[in-house]
Amino acid sequence: MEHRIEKIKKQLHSHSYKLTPQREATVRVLLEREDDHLSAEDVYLLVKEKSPEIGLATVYRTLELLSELKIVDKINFGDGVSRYDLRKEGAKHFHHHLVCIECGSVEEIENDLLGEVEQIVENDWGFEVKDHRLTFHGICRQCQKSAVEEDVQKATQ
Amino acid sequence: MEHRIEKIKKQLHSHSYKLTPQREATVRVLLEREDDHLSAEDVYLLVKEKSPEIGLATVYRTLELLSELKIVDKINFGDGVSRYDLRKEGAKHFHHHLVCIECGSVEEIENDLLGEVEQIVENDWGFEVKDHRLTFHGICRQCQKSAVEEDVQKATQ
DNA sequence: CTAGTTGCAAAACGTTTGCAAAGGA
DNA sequence: TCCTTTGCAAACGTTTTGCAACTAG
Repeated sequence: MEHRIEKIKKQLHSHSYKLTPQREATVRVLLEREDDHLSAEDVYLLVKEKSPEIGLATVYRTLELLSELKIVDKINFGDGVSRYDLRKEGAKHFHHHLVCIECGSVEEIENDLLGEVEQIVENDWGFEVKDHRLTFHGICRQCQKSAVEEDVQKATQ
Repeated sequence: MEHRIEKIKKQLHSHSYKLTPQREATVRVLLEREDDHLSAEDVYLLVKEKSPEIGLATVYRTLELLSELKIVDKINFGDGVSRYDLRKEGAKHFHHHLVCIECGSVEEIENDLLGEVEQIVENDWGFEVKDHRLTFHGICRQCQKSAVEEDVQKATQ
């Protein structure tokens, strides 16, 4: 935790940005909720719990900054809000997401599924791949189970 | 062209929607600019050229409707606007995009690159895949060439 | 000290909605 | 006829910006 804050501090300094208390508080929230996909508003509310003086604009500016420095990834699942996701240490590529169209849950996949596919794109289309976004839309394990249970219930009524 | 309009007319009718002149004009723009990735505003301005009375809200409502009927795909490259893309005939899966981070151009890929990857997701994560979005960010062929030319120019100065 | 940063409020942006009028089936 | 659809303008929710005050390095 602390060493990741230190590292981010250095990254900021190397671009002559400062690690202000507001920025640190924001980063801490992102670290604590690393597995979630928080919107700016979500982050704002969580930061506000511990640092009530912070403004929403500052959170937006901090997230934008972290995004530029590639410390966080800004993602968009098409629901009208941007979400922010701390990059895992040493992750050279963006991870993938499984978005459930029933319950809206988002699961992360870390595996590099696209190595081969990227090669095809580079070779066949002459496109120099720098990053990718892959999202699957479908039905999560939990909702599949619920659907089966509902069917059983219906059948035994 | 005409037969695709007819087909869309039937799809609308089968859900008891009408093919109004405004909707037809919108669809015609999408057909004419099939390879582009137009925003609602883009579509609006293009439709307005031939049907100046149309309102922006109508374009939004039409695009939303076509999206529900899966006649168009609504996509989001993370720049704050939704883009709308006519589905190719018989395309069962969403196509992929190559977005150039230099010039902003968007190229489409039709190949089904993800069959194997989808199998992995279904088997290893128990996630029932319904659709996917795959976007590569990188440098297009044209911009790679430009970069090389600039280097040559610099070297021979 | 001073360039970078903040909070606030207002503005901007893309998108949606309420409503009365218009128009297709 | 009836019910869908339209254009307009106002409302909406998210994000950005201008500015004077403040502060980390």
